[in-house]
Amino acid sequence: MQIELNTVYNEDCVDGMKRIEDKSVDLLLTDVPYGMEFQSNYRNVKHIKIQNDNNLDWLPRWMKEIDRVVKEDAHLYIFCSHHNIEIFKSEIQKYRKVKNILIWEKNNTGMGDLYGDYAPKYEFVLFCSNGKKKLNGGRDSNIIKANRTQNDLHATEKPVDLMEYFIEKSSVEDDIILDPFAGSGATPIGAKNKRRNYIAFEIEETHCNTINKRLKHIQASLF
Amino acid sequence: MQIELNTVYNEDCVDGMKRIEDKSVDLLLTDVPYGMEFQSNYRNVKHIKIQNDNNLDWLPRWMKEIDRVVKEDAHLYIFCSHHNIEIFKSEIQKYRKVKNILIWEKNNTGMGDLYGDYAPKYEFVLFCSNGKKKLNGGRDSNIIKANRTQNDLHATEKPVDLMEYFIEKSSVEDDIILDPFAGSGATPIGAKNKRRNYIAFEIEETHCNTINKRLKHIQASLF
DNA sequence: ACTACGGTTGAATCCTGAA
DNA sequence: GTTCAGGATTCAACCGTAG
Repeated sequence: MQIELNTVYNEDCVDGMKRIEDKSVDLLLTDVPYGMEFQSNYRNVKHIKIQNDNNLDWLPRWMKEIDRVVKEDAHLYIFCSHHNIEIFKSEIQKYRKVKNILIWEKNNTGMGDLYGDYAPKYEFVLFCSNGKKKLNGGRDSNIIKANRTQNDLHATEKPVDLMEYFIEKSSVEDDIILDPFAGSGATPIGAKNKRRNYIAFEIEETHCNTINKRLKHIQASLF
Repeated sequence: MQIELNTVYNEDCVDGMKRIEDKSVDLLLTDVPYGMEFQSNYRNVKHIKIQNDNNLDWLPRWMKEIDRVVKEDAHLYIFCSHHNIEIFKSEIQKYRKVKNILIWEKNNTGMGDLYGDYAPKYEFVLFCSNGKKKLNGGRDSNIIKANRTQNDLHATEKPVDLMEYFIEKSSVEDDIILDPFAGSGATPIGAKNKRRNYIAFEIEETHCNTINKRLKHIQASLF
C-alpha cells in the first residue's frame, strides 16, 4: 500500500486513487458531485460551489479506478439524485452490479418548483454488490429514514448516523473504507467512530480543514 | 377521434394507439411491463406470465406513439422498477422531460435476496411534465405512501387509491386518461370513479374480462 | 399518552435585469 | 436575440415544548 490509511488527502481523487493497491478496499461509501452546478442559496449561509459539478466528464475515469481498487465482493454505496441517475447507473454497471437503489428519506422536503412538481424528500443511493457478501444485522428495507443534520459545514452534508448505518451493514472492524468525495467528512468520521480505517479525498482545502477538525474532536472524546 | 372512449381494448397497445388522434390525451397513467419475465409465486395463486415481458423491444415504438397522442403540457406517470429505470428514463427523455421520480412506498416489503440485499419496499413512478401544467391541491412530497391491495387479480396489481390520487393531482373531470397496459384495471377504474374518460388497452383476454367485470360493478354502485 | 402550537428548514426553480 | 447570475419564494414535515 503506497497510501496512508486514516488520512484525508487534499487532492483530486482520480489522481490520488492511483496510489491505492488493486482490490484493497472493503467498502466504498461516497456522495459524488451530482453534475448539477448546485449552489445552495439557503438563507444567509453561502456555501462554496461544488468543484467540477458542471459536468460528469470525470465519471468514466473515476469508475474505472474505483473498480480497480475495490474488492470484487465488496459493497458500494454511491449517492445520487433523480436528475441524472441514468447516467451514473449506466456507467457503474459497466463494472459492477447495481443490486438495489436505496432511498434516503429525509425529515423535510426541499425547494424547487412549487406548483408544477412534487417536493423532493429523498436522495438515491446506488447499492452495488455481486451478491456474495452478506449484509450484517437483520433484513432492512430499501427505504431508510434519517434526519438531516445542520448544513453549516457543507452545502450537501450527509448525516453521520446514516453513514454509520451503512458502515455497520457492510463492513467489520479494521476494514478499509474509501470515500473519494469526502465533503463534510461524514464517511471518515463514521468510519473512525466504528473503528474502521478510511482513505478519503477532498479537493477543497476548506472542507479538508473542517474534516480534520471534526476527526480530531473524535480522537479527544473517544480515548 | 377514431377510438371509443371508456373502452378496454383487448389488443396490443402499440397497434391500438394508432387510432387515437394526435395530442388528444390529457393524462398518461400506466404500469409498463418491467422487462423482467416476472411471474408471481404468491401463495397458491399462479398468475399468467406477463406477455412481452422478456425484452423491451417495444419501448421505442411505444414511446413514439405516446408522444404523438398525449398533449404537450400533460403529465405522464409511468411505473417502473429499479432494475431498468435507466432504460425507461433514457428512452422517455428523448420525447418528454422527466421532471421527478416519485416513490410509491408500500406498506410491506417484498421478496428477493434475504441476506445480501435490502428488502424492496417501493416502486418508482417516472413523472413527466414540461412544467407548464400545475398540480392540483397542495404541495405533496415525492414519496407517496399507499397500501398494497389483494394480489388475486393481477401479479403486479396497483392500488386504485394511488391511481385516483394521481388522477386528481393531474386532471379534471371529463379529461381523457390513457393506460396502454391496463393489467388489473386500476387506471380505468380510478378514472371512472373520478368521472374522467379512459382509453385502455390490455393484451391478455383474461385480464380484460376481469377489468370489465370490475367496471360494471362500479356502474351498478355509482348510479 | 396525547394534542396543540410555534419555530425551523430545504442537492430547487422561476423570474428579472444586466451584459 | 441569448446567456448568466443572483434574489425571492413555497408549504409540508419534523422537532421540541407546553398544556
